[in-house]
Amino acid sequence: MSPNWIEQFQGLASLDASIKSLMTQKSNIISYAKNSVIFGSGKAPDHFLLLLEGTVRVQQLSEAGREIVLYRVHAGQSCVLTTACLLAYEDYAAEGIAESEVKAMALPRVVFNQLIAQSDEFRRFVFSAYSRRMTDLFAVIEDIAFQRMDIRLAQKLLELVDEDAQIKSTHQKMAAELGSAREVISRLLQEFQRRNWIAQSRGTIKLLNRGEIKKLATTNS
Amino acid sequence: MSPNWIEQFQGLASLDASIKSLMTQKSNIISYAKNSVIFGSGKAPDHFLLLLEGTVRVQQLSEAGREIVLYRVHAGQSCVLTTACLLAYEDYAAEGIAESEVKAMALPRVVFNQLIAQSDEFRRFVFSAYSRRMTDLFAVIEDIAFQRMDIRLAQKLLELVDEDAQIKSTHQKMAAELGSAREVISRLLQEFQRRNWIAQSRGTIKLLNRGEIKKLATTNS
DNA sequence: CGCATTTTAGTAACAATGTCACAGAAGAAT
DNA sequence: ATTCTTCTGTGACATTGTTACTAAAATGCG
Repeated sequence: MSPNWIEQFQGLASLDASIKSLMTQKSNIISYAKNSVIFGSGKAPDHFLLLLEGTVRVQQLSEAGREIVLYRVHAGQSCVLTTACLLAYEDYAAEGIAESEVKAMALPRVVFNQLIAQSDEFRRFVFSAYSRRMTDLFAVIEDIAFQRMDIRLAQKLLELVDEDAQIKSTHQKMAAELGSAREVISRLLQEFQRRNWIAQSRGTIKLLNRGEIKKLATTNS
Repeated sequence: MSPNWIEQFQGLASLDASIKSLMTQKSNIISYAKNSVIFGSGKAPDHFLLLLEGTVRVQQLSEAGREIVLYRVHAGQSCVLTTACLLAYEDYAAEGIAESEVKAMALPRVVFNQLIAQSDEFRRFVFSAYSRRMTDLFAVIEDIAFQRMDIRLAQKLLELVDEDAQIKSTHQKMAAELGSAREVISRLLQEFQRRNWIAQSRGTIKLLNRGEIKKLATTNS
């Protein structure tokens, strides 16, 4: 890894050169295969993770086997839940899954502590990351509690759509994104299809009228 | 305040004497009147708060004016959201309300930073507090998304009941606790009443059969 | 005190979402 | 081609949320 990977991270770029070199020297790259579990269900890495490539999906599992996606960690962001595991020795109901091949810089706990102690800047970076995730969780709570499902689904479609205007996902997975039931999602997607907003085929949803979907997604918010 | 207020806080008791004296000297007591807003809607205190007496209710407001209670900060705990405001300069959709007369030790930002830098112990205390709240939020999300309302209501009744087996709250406030609607709560409470689990009068709910309520509250969990 | 006002609770009809129990269709595997 | 698995569609029904009211209980005031 080139030593200037740090520059990718907003909030770390302005660190002292000495701090930067400490980070670069004491860290190493970890790779995770697609769909591998990065933390959760007992296992937690003992490093502070800074994501270089790929995406980590953080999701909650209920005992009944239902799921809901909490947020995603993208390249250039840190994974605060691993930090939490690292420092607080708590275990979580949440788990982190590599959504694609993931590469991350891993800082050993000792180095992490050293940085926190030495650098005001690094400290701010870490706390900001925490705050950001808290905010994400607040948004999730507000959505689940108060937002209509058709609006949430429209938002999710826009969030997950790829460059070909498609979403490669089953109804079941979309339901897990929103913490809903498959039948509910099928019903709503069928209504969207009836309005010619989308076209469906097994495992993929194609957006035909992004304008109308966006209009629904932004009603009352 | 006697200088050994620190001992109230699990996780701070084992700090070095020098650190403790720093804390005691540089902090001062802040009081909040019942129902005053401690943070939220633009205002944030510029101090790290350690609660000595009283309870702070942290809740989320939606634009539509609906509410949901996220968690409560009790005496002996710290208020991490103010920390977050302090360090990350983000503003939140959440707000903290003094549920009773509240007394707290307030550490100025500079001292907070100093402590984080100097003390491994203090650092762990702060990160633990963050983790704890994250866990609380996960629990809230799981409840809202997957749990039946009658079960959640039963749990809430047991959580809020006082030493006289009563809850002093209106249906509206109970609905806000659970992020539901007043009518829904009225309906459920009426059913509980029909089963002789509770007695109701304007503004108070009395628990008559805690056993059955607990049985419901612990179904499938 | 009696009367108006405000707050709290009850009700019914309906809409939205979740659950259950299936059936059928599309791919995958053999 | 046939079986098997996964994905989607469907209808009936239960739960929760919404709307639009009414009624009852506390509060305040002349």
